[in-house]
Amino acid sequence: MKRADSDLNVAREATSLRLLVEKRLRTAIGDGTFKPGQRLIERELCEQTGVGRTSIREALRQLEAEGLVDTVPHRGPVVSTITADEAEQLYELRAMLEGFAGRECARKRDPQILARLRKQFEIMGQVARQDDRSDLLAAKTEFYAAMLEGCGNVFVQRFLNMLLNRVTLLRMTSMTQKNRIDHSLKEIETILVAIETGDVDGAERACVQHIHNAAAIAVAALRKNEATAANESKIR
Amino acid sequence: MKRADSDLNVAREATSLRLLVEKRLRTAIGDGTFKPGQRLIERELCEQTGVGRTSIREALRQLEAEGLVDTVPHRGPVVSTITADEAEQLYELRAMLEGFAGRECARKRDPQILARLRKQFEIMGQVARQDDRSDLLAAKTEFYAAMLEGCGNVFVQRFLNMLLNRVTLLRMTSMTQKNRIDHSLKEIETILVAIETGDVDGAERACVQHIHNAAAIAVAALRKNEATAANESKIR
DNA sequence: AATGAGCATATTGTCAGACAATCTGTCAAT
DNA sequence: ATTGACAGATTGTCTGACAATATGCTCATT
Repeated sequence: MKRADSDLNVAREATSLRLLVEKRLRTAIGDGTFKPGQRLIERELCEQTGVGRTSIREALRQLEAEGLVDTVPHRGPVVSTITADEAEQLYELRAMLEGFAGRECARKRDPQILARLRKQFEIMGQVARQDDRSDLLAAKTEFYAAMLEGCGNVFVQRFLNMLLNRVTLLRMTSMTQKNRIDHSLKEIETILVAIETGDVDGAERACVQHIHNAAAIAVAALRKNEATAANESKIR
Repeated sequence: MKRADSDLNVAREATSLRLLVEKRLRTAIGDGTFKPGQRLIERELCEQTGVGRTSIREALRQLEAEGLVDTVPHRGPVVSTITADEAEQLYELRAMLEGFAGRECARKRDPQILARLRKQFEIMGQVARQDDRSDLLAAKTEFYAAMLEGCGNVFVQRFLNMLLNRVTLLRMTSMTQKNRIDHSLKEIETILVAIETGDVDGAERACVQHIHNAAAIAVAALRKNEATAANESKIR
């Protein structure tokens, strides 16, 4: 990631069909159009998107590498599922990486980043009471994005993005609980303040704590699901 | 990762052409057959491997997702290069992840893992004096692999593998320096002992330290390279 | 000599069609 | 209920084709 002195970057709008397909599929998986465990059949995707198998398949390879789909040989790709154990591991890693990001943001205190963080935080406060939580989610996403950029480590950035993509597979969780929103906002405020005041340890701790809390809820919900699913399969 | 009670697993030898190609390309990049910055031309790859464009392209997409190649639109893939800054970031993340792996190994102390670690360490001691360093490298790789498995977090495992793949792009470094080998062995011993004695903090610290040392050398070498390269381009 | 226009070539991006290999479910036979 | 065979569905892979784009070269112009 090089940066020209004066920012007249023409960021190479790398637009190719397969990238569009990739993005399209990613969001389709993210927003639940394709549910975890669902098979993705090439021919159907071709029809739905109107592009050839080549592009579809290449896009799928990319998603596969990111762990968003699992490809079973001679059976094709299915949207990844995630077990409670894996989710626990995912959050564990995410806590570590996001802790790092928070720490680095607090250390660098890049004014641009600080401004973005605060702006998104304020938006969150404004839209928290809405029934429709999509605005809140968007603001939160933006908040994280700013923090990622602020950490200045492209690898952390990339990996965290991959993790976040997979977290969206567990959408039902964290935010569904009503008063969790208030808690969540408080935690985010703690993060923000720590970053703004340059409290590196505090920022890291706050991030880790925030993820841990989210993880606890998500994992518990997953475990419950798995338990009932196991029972049902017993009955059958 | 499910495990049958008695191990008669037929671990689905998922062998498809594109996976073979993928592996082949990965090692070709790793062992320097394809040098950083080199273009990879589809048709040439087809001829060299004897497979069709389809499989080649899909394999390339996978490598692209792993960051081993950069694909420039309408120009095709080139073997990734890495700047000194990026290398620094890479090592920073690697230190964090490997520190975590070390800590977890020390906490769990799975006998199987411990045995593997020690075995590889002893092999290292035996082959350290050879001129040909490939045996040493192999043992080291195995040591890391064992540590990764031991950490019990599939995501950490996966990400670290990706990072390690990219580190091999910087092969010239760390090990080239003669007495660095001795230092390195000592550091690894420190790691091993800490893990064996269950000293979680010590294990983490030792891992981080080990990577930091390797990083220092690698990054310095890279910076030097970049400086001379910059000069040469000035002359020209 | 340096600049710029325009053309030729190389290579990727994408498609369609084809066929073998493999998986899955069904149905008959035991 | 278990087994075995068959048929249909889907992937894995190849081939050939063509448009879109990037790069390098030639040549005229200044």
